[in-house]
Amino acid sequence: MIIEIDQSDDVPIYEQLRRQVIEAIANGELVPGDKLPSVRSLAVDLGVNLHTVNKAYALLRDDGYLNMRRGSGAVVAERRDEAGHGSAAVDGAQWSAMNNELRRIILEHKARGGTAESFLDTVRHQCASIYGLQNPSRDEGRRSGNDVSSRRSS
Amino acid sequence: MIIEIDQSDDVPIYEQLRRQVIEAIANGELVPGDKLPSVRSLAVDLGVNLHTVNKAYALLRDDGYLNMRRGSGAVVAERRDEAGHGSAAVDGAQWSAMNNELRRIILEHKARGGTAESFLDTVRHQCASIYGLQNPSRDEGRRSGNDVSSRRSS
Amino acid sequence: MIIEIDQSDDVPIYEQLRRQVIEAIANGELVPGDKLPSVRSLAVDLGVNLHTVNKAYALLRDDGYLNMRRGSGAVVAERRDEAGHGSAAVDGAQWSAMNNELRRIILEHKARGGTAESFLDTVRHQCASIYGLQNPSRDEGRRSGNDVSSRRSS
Amino acid sequence: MIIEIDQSDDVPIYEQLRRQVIEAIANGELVPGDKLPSVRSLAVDLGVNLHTVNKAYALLRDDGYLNMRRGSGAVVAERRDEAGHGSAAVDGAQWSAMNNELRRIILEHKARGGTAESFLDTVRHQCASIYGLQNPSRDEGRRSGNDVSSRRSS
DNA sequence: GTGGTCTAGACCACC
DNA sequence: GTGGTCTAGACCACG
Repeated sequence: MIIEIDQSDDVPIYEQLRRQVIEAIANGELVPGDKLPSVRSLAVDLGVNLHTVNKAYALLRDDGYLNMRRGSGAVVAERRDEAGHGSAAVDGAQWSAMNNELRRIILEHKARGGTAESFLDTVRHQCASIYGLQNPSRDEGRRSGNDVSSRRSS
Repeated sequence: MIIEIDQSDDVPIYEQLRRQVIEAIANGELVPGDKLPSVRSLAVDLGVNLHTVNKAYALLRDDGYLNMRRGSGAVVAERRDEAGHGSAAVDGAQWSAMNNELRRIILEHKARGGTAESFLDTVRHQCASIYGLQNPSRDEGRRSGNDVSSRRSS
Repeated sequence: MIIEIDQSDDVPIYEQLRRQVIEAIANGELVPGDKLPSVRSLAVDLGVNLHTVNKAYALLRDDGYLNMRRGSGAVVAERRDEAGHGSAAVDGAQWSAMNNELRRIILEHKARGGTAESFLDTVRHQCASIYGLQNPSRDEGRRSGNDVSSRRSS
Repeated sequence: MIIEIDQSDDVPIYEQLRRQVIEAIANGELVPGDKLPSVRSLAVDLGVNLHTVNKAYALLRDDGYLNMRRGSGAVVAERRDEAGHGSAAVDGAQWSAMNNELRRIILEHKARGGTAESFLDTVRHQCASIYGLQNPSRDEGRRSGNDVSSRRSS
């Protein structure tokens, strides 16, 4: 896994970090049980402050993506497929947020003269590129010691 | 047209304003040639700072939604359906931004365990609600003196 | 309103702050629309760091007690009595957390040999002391400029 | 008795352990004289650090729930129903702590708009579920060799 | 002037 | 060793 931070981007660093971890989970580069680098080591690797990484990890924990514990590090959480253990509220809030974002994007698309069909085409294309090809380069048996690399960008 | 500002929302006021103008254009409540209220009057009506309204208008102009001229106020721009008149770069940037947002949303959806089909269903539902019913209560011939009302929210 | 911080307490400062704001809201010392002191000024008054106050305010905002906006300060939020605007998930999580705490306390009470009736007596007594006497020293018409004092403790 | 540790919970492991022992005492699954598993064996069973179990046991001893003697392991203490044998200070501290927690919970409930009656209803419901049905599957005469099982949770 | 973000460096609780 | 909290001081976006 490669994490890349763009200091000049207007999206906050902690948010860039958060998104890339989510992307890695979506891609299957990170699977439940994988251990993430410690906040300190990742902060050093990325050349950012400890607190910035900490905030990203904390947000991911609040959204149910990570489990964090003082002594142990941060590990990718099991996927909570169905409800029943109290975190359904979190899912509901995330689903609602996604719908609002989606609605806004579609409205902007329509305001620019786009049709429903052209939007659906774009979505289908993106879904194909994201869901189409799984990550085959992963050893299914391995569960720890995942290689998380990093790169700094200007 | 009714503009409503939610002071408790964490999205900036200028962005709320911008989005609602775009939504009005998408819905057909605002059509090319319609005149928007002046920066001053809208700021007073909404109870927000003059600079805030100004920023929203400037962003809408930069994105090609409005034409602004000192003294003559802001006017809804003609829709630039296809390229050719120099603003292709703007459209390209907007299309790219939309695609990035879309990609991020889909990745988050997938990371939470959602399928491509469930995402497409959501998109279809949203498109139906947005594109399905046009705003029939509009006199297509009218070109000025559009009713832009406003409301403050707690 | 008087806020008092105990640096030697093992409960974090930001949590002490959070609880006292909640207490003030419960007591009616703070009503919706009241403006809280800015993070900077309160930090100076309490002799703690800016970020500590900021974290307390952010938690209160996440729980729906405060509305915060960059330019304006922190304001006590309207009470969201019924559902419908997306924050029902927050309420659900808070209700669930309260129930868990309550259950743990009752179990500990029972393990120490306490009866259900003795626990209920304690609860009734506390409710009477909290709900019994409202705060009559508040001018109902006033909506801003509330006096928030502070005190440091060893 | 089954002890289950949730590594994803944000409450410390030693505290989870402590609470579950208290719950077992409240339920009658553990009665005075029962012997708890040794620190070492329980640590191995749960897959946690030895110090963590040790801390939980020490806290339970400090609160008067357990008697510990080097070499003879931990034993559930007699219930000190009334005062008189020197540990009244401990009881007083625990009673005070419970009252503080209770007060804080009620204040938060009131700040969210809850009534005294709705809180009492919740308490009555919880008391009924905790005090209502005792654990009938226990041989009252048995005093040793209690079955304390354990389970790890993801 | 407000809150939001980032940095730098410290101490503590947990494991 | 880990994450959690606190301090001190800086810059920026928002209003």
